[in-house]
Amino acid sequence: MTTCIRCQDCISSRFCIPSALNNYEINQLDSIIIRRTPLHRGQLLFERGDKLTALYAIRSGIIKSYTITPRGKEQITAFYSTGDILGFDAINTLRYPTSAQALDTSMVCEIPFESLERLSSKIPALRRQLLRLMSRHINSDQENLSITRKNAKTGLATFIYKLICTRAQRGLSPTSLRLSMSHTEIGNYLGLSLETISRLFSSLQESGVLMMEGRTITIQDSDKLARMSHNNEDFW
Amino acid sequence: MTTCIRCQDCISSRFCIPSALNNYEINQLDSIIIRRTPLHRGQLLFERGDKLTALYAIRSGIIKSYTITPRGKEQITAFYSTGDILGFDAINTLRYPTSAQALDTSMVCEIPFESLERLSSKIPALRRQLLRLMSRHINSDQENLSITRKNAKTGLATFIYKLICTRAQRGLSPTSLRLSMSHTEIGNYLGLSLETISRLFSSLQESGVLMMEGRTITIQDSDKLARMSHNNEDFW
DNA sequence: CGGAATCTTGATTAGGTTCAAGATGAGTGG
DNA sequence: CCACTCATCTTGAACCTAATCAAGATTCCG
Repeated sequence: MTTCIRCQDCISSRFCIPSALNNYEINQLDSIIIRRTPLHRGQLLFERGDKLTALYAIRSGIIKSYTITPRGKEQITAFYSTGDILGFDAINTLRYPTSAQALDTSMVCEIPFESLERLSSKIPALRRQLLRLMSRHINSDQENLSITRKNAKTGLATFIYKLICTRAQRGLSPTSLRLSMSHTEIGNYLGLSLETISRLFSSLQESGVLMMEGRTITIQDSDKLARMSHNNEDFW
Repeated sequence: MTTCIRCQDCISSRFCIPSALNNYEINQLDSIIIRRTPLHRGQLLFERGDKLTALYAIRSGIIKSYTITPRGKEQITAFYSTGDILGFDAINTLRYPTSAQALDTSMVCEIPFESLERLSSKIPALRRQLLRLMSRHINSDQENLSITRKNAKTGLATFIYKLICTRAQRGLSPTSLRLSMSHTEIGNYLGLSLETISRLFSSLQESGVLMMEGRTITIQDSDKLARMSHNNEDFW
């Protein structure tokens, strides 16, 4: 049963904590991890304000993390997928500062934080790896920040391009992709309105960069997409 | 000579790494730290692409970190001040992803990364503290992200309010503040043009929130400033 | 098949950028 | 100490991008 897969057999282990550990160490890590039953679309992994009990490694699926503004509006801070770790942002205050919700059926490994700390005191490579993964998290937050400073077109292009690149790294198709998030959610994340997202997708289709069928995207000109995401020029 | 101040005697130690350590542990930390001569306005602490050799703790002054876009434009990612640690974002790739430049005369403690890792293998509290500080860094990156999604007025109000709050925590005046950064730099950081920053400051003065004399700001109605930074309402 | 959610497209509006020109301020050398 | 210069800041006017408002179309799902 895939719910009980071990780190050794997990395809995403090479993007996850085990990537820096030897077999013996992976076994030890494996023994503290709790395999959860799949999360279904809409289910919460944790809520803002909950006490930090565990970090969560995503095996498959996609999770959004978000806060609610004083005005009651949802504010999406990140989309996490295979190999990503949730919960680093909770270590400071020992409470999760954001809520986490599955956008699709998702398999998640629960890594009890105390056990992890205990284990990391015995395994130098694990200590180093935790720092590395948190640093990577900071890197990607900074990249996200720079997306919001671009214009709308470039922002969406970057968003799609990064999704595609991540998938390619994971050995998935670099040309085809089913979005798990709505236009509302993409817009919320990028700081744009859902109408703008819709218009931009139309525009991307017209310019032959991609095709859409419902939420399924097929990339037709990934070079152009890459250039659009790196530049602010008028490619459209 | 203040250049050689020890952690024990450093006023900012309670916001810095030592805050979680006992005296014996602080001594050990102290022994690996290199006190540098002051950085002067405009001097670089490190440049994007340099190998990670050390983390840097800011004792006083202010440092901006930034990248250069493919278009050759500076992109400011953060302003660091007393108690902040620079370099966490370099642990992932072992190279600094941003450059760091002093905006004012700044005192900085250099913490060689290898020594720090070695020391942290012996001191559990130090391990925990490093995770905590990196987590705090992630928290503040996420707050910054949410600033950019606000409107310009709220964004600048939040920027000033946070500067003031940080100063208050450090025991400095909560009503008076000399900005070390230009309008161009503030605008760059907030994703706004320098003209907009200038207009917003004028507007803040007219509405009696603060007064400006050159780059020196005096807060006149900090409640209003706080409300403006938390809300999107029309307070102006 | 029906109802709700999501997406598309158009028209209008608003917030912030850009361009432009003058004012203020800080630093430098006589 | 003053005059000169360069950088920074201020303010106005025109423009532009993306938000908002509105109304249909499509898709999803029970």
